[in-house]
Amino acid sequence: MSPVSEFAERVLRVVRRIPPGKVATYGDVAALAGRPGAARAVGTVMRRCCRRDVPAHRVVGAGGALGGYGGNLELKRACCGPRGWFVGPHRIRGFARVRWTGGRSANPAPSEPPRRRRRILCQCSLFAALV
DNA sequence: CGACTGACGCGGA
DNA sequence: ATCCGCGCCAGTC
Repeated sequence: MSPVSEFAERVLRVVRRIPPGKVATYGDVAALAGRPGAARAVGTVMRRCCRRDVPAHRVVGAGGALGGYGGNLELKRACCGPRGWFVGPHRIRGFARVRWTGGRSANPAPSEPPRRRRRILCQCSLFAALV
């Protein structure tokens, strides 16, 4: 099963490495996955991915934009909203600060309030309580 | 194999 | 700041 291409797998692994309270852009993820410029392809992988260990909500657009999310923007905001880092009307607040570019664990994520998980409703909503 | 699609990125108007 | 178009790459038809 999982006829997942190596590229996709690499992307998933990268996204999994994004520390709580941090975000990475599609472009960065693509680069970290070894395919600079494949930001769009990353989006494709994300959309298709349904794994709970892949914090897709931490992947944002360039410059701190939220990104498409297939219209589930409010959902994404909810995922990141609670506290940790903040989401402005249409942009991640302090994007430069919470941006994660693959830094070798040199990013002390701002204390993240532990949250209980809820039932898995969909690939995205399940992160609503995880940040 | 070719064409279309899209959770993207960037420069220009 | 907003809108538009082109280029990008992998996935799907």
